[in-house]
Parts: sequence; C-alpha cells; structure tokens
Amino acid sequence: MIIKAPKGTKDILPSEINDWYRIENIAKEIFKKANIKEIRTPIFEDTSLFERGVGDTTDIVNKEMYTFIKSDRSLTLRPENTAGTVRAYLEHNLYRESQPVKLWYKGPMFRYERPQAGRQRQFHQIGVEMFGVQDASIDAECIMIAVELLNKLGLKDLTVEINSLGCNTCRKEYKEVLKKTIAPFLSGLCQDCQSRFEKNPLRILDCKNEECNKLFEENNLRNKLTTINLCDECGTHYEKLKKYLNELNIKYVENPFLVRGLDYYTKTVFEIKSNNLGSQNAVCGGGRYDGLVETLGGSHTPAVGWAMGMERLNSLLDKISGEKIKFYVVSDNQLEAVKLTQKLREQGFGCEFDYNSRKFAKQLEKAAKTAEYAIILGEEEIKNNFYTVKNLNNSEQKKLSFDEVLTL
RNA sequence: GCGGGCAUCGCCAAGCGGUUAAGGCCUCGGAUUGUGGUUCCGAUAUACGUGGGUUCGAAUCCCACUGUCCGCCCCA
Repeated sequence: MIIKAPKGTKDILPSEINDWYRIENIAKEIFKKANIKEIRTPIFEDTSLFERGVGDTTDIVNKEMYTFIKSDRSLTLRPENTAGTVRAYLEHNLYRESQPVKLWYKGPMFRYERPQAGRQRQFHQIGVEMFGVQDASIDAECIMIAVELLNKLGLKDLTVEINSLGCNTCRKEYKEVLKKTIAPFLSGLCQDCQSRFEKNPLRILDCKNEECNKLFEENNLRNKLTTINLCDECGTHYEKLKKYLNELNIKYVENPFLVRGLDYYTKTVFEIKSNNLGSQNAVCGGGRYDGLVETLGGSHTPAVGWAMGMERLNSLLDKISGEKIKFYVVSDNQLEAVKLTQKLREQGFGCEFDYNSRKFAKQLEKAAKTAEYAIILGEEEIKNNFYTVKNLNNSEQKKLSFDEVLTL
C-alpha cells in the first residue's frame, strides 16, 4: 500500500514550480517598489495567539485549527498569518522602528476544512501587513498594491468589494440596533444565526441559509440594517478611502454585507473576487485591524493588511511550460562529456550530458527535449579540439571553439 | 459537520453481465554502424479504488468502506 499525501494537501511538482515562482517574483518586485519588507514567522504558534488574535467566536478558531500538545504546551499550525506577524512585531519591538512598518510574507497555512475547489487543508498565502498609520491613505495603498499584483499577473474579471465595519464604539451601537431589529425574528433563523446572535451578530447578515434569506427579504431586514451608523471618525475614514480609490482609478463595489469572519477587523474590509473560480471565489481578502496589536498586548497601533490564496491565483493563470537549459552534450565519451559539462557550468551555463553512450540519434532526441543547443563531442571533435554545436530550434550546425561556445 | 457526483495503465479515455479489457498521449527500444523534433514497427512481462455479496459467469448489478470532486458553511 502506497502512502498518499494527507487529505487536502498537495505536492507541488517540478512541472508546476515555475507557476509559483512567477507569482512570487512579480509580488516581490511590487513589494520592493512599495518598500515592503519580507518577514518569515513560524509555521506553528502558541494556540492562545490565535484564540486571542483571530477570535474565539470564529469558525477558524472553533473548528478548523490543527492543534497539538507537546510537553504541556498547546501549539497550533497557523491558520493565517496576521496574528503571527503582529506577535513578531511586538516581540521584536518593531514599533520602535520608524513607522509605518510594512511587511509581507508567503507560506503555508493550515485549516481543517472539507476540501473542495479552491480550498485545501494546507494552502499557501502571500500577504501584506502595514502597521502604524491611522490615515485612510494607507488603506488605499494596501488595496492598490493588491490590485497591481493581480493586474500584473494578468487576471481578468475581478471585482473589488469594500465595506466599513466601524470601530469598537460605533460597532457596539450597531450591534445593539442589529439585535433589537433581529430579535423578533430570531426563532425563525437557522441555528448558526441563533448562536451568532449573542457572539457576533454582525455575521448574521452574511448568512446564506435559504430560510434566513427569506426572512430577511420578507421583512426587508437587510435594507433596514445595511447602514451601520459609523461614528464621525469612521465615516470620514470610509469616505476618504472611497475618494482615494476613485482618484486612483480603482474600481470597486460597495458591499454592505461584506462582514468578515475574523474578529479583528475594524473599519475598512475588502475582498477581491474572481468570476472564474467556483464558489470559493475570493482571491484576496483583507482589511484594517486597529485593535489587534492592543489585544495581543501592545499599545494601540493601527494596522491594515490582506492575504491572497496562492493556489487560487494559480488556478486562474495559464500554466508555464518547463524551461530548457542551454546545452546538452552528445558524446560517446562520457568522461570528455562530463568534463565539458563542468567547464560550461563554471562559466554559468546550464548544461547536461548524456549518461549513456547510445546512438547519437537517441541522444539528440533527448537533447531537443532538454536544451537549446546540442554540443556534439565525438572522436573527430576531441582529436581536433573543436565542438560541433547544433541549434536545436533551427537545426543550424557550426564548428566552434570553446570560447565561441561561450558567446552563444 | 451536512448534502450530491465520480472511481478502468503515469495521463486522457472506450466498455454498461460472457471481449485476449479498444484507442490516444507520455516513456523506452528499433527501422544496415555520428545527428532530433515528421513517418513506420515494437515494448511497457496479470490496469478495472478496497472488501463483501448476487450470478454458471461481473470492470459492468447490490452493499459497505476509502479516496476524490462539486455544493452548504466559512474563507484565501
């Protein structure tokens, strides 16, 4: 019996690795221009980091974490990387550096969920976190960078959705209004919504349950509840963000029901959705989390960030075909072949040689699949100290010296 | 956690109760002894997810399990 990769995990094979590099390379360029620095944090963290950070009413923390105990310590495979980044920001006193601190990361995340299209148990995110700026201009920059990356990757049919969840004060009021308005219908709502009612009533508006939806529509609840009464500050912040996005020519749709399932979001939240994915259609999600640094033991520090699902991105992109190396040595003398290979590699060229002294026809066939040029090194060449070089794209063949080979 | 679909060689597949279980791709070898990508020939030496059952007989019918995919939920 062959052991298979665990459910919801995938091997990334050599034939697809270039697809990953493409995303990473384009992202790195963009991050560099924006002066965003890379950070790498552990793949597992103290369980309490996620309980406190992500929020213990969230699905992620409630039922999706890979948690294990090792010598009396409860550890958890990171389900997302904002909490870990904030932890590192605090642990290494990054708040004492000049602000804003702008960080990016990429790596595997783990959530115990039922796998389906665009959803795995181990998946990869690339993300950005920016600390220390209250002004909406950084929310705009954050979204701008995400959009730039998606555009550079050549993605089409994307929709940027935005919303504001308000800060703690206005949200508290809004929650009361929500609860008052929904209370009469509570018994008709689904179980999830019933438990959300106390813990996190904001999420009720997000419910996709048919009966809940019916109730909402019959009583026009959604429209009544759409407008969160943002306090002055939050209202201005949101208006400012929209103004920036308009000026930056970033098209967006306001989605008042965009309520994220992570507890730490405040004010701005956004998602970028693709129409070419299945039901898991968010390629990018993020928002502002002004309270998180404080929740995790720091002083009040505003922050914004987003994350993208790399395999979702990949599934939207054309596959890149494998690259060829420069040279392939065709020879019936393996010793000379490997020596030439060594010399060429030392000069910085990709080179392979044929391990079997088989017919040149076979070797050439392999060469054509592997390389741009075949270097034929037979008795005659060795005796007279030259190389027969064949361009495998156009079949041109020349007799060259070693130095001439280097100019190819 | 709840629904639904699917499981035939490395990949794509035909087959729908009695076949030596097609075919294509890929890989490997060969077509008079140093030249590929086209063509031709051949090979991959018991491939029907697993375990039960029905039947004279099952890849084809039934059951269970497992895997996978698609939805719900949630999210990236």
